[in-house]
Amino acid sequence: MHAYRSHTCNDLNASDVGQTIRLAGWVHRVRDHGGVLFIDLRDHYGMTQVLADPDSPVFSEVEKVRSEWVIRIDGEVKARAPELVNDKIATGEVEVFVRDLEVLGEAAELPLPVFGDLDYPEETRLKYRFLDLRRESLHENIMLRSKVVSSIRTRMMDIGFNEFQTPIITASSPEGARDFLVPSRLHPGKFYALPQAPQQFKQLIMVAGFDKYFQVAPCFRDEDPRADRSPTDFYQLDLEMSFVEQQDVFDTIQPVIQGVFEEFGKGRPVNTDWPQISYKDAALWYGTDKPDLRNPIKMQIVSEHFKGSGFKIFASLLENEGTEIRAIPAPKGGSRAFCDRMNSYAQKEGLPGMGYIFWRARNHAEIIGECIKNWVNQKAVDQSDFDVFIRNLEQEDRMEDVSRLNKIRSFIESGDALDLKEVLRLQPVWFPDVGDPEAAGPLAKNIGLGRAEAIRQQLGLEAGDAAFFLGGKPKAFEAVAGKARVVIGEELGLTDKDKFEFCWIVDFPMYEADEDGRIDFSHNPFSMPQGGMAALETGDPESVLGYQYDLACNGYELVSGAIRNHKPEIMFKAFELAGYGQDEVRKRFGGMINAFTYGAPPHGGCAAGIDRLVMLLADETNIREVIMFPMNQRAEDLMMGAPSEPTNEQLRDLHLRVIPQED
RNA sequence: GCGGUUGUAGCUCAGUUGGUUAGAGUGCCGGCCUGUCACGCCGGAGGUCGCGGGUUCGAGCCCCGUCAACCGCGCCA
Repeated sequence: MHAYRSHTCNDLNASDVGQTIRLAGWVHRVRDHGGVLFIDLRDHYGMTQVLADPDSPVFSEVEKVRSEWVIRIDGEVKARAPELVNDKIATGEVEVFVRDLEVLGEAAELPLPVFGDLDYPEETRLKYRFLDLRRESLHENIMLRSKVVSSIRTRMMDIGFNEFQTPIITASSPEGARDFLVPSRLHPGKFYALPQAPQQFKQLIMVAGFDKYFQVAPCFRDEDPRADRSPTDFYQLDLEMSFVEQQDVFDTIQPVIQGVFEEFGKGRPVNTDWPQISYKDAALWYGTDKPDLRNPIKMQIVSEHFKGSGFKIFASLLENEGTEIRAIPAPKGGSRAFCDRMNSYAQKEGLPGMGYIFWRARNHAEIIGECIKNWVNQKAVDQSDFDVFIRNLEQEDRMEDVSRLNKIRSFIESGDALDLKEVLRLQPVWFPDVGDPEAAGPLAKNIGLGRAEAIRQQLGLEAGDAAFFLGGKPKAFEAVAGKARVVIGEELGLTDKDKFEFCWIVDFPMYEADEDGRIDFSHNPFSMPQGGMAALETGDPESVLGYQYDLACNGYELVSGAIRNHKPEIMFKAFELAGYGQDEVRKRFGGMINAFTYGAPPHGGCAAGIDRLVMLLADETNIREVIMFPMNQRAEDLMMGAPSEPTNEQLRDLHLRVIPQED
């Protein structure tokens, strides 16, 4: 028999009853009943209940084992009585009676429990990551990741891509983030850099004629982390193709991503028609370039309704250049409490506040009741109210309600007090919600009901709905508006969490101006400008769009890519507009530009964030839940003790001296 | 670098208006228990309330400072 096991802890079932077998694994849980003792034995594959009683030759040793010890047992597979079957585990039909025990590894008292699914501090989890990884949820996330990566590789190779490895210790490629530098021992004072992405290498692979490249590639960036962004290093599905246009890249990558989400999304629906939304529209409609389309809310420009209106703040704001008023429609948000809550949310986010209008039904039941009471009190009754209601109900073809209303009217006319009592009792039941939307809230009063009604019609809202308004220069409030849209969608239950909604964001601007008016690349400087050289020569860099695109899913940026600029003369011009001379471009990107002078094919590609992709599939909101050994918020590895101080000898070899920190 | 939240037993958390000896669950240790699968019952150990200072007769609670973790901003083509 094998030294450690004949089966895994997930193998045994009724067909094995009577066999003598050998299992090894971790002691998940001990239940000691004195005369009989149960152990849930766990390994990577599953769980098996083993037991011992005083008939077992090793009973006294079994009594000594504790949680998370690693043991090997020999025993006999026994069937469980029908009422004792545990259908929560695959081996629940059987149990193993222990006849021999070997302790392979004792465990000290645990700093955190493996059993159970309680939360515990991330600091502890990271320091004892090997224990955390034993836990079911994290173990499953990591296995999911492995399967996803494997599926991605298969899918890419099936459509003709080849995986190549590119250097890790390489040259600095100053294209965005801060580099991780590696000092050179052989070249005093010089440094390698870890790649922020295999960007230039993959373009060189295209120049070398390999046509279709991909790589599950580690990328290194020395930037601060976020919940959805790992510090130091992360993985991308990096790909590049020759002789393609933007749509070709979309048509290639969509089946891969969609397929992976359908395969591993646990049945959550995946949209198959991925809309292409311009960067400009995304900013207007969603306030972000990574919109969550599960949320149906779409913002709109409503400036016209506020020009010259009685709402002075917006009216005078609109007299300034480049300002506008945008509305966030909030279906079902029509309560003052909700509106006030959202308003204070906006204030917390640093805005002066969000004006709002909410529409409530002018409740006919109330009004009819009032009519009747007036009549009873011998006051005048406005019969025209009835005529309006009856006309509305006729239009909606609610003839039963019309006859009820006519009945009420005839009661009032005949003046029978007994019948009227009955009417008073019945009319709230008959007409609980009949009414027209009526704008309410301070803002509505300021601009008047006519303008409020025009806004309601533009936004397509009804009674019970609300809308929020933000004004000023779009850049100043767009991001907060986008966040408010998310919060509103969630609070009102408009966002269906149980699906994946993908969309392409296209037509990113090549350049943007900073506060001082200096023009710089807004995204990837290697992208081909739409319109080529001619577009760069119009003298209006900020209007130039790039063949540059992102794929957003559920509010996360999953993929980013571009059709590359493979023509040296256009590249020099593109860099010139951003203020970089030819010499500097040659110095920084010489390797690649030089290659482009020896026959470069048109090419393009993209990169998909693997960690983020698995995070979405695993339904996690923190990227550390899908990374085996992640860093903490300060880019430290508490388990391995990184970063750490080098020895003097190492420093000497590298020709480095550490300057003491001043405080 | 900045802002927010949090910090009480190994772990998860409660702790009222500032008032006697700081509690619960879980885990750990000991005892009992032959059908549990979150086993049960009894007992025990375990705390400088993140740290430092202040106010007060009295501080886990109030004030100031500081440290740490997380979340966000900056940053991340």
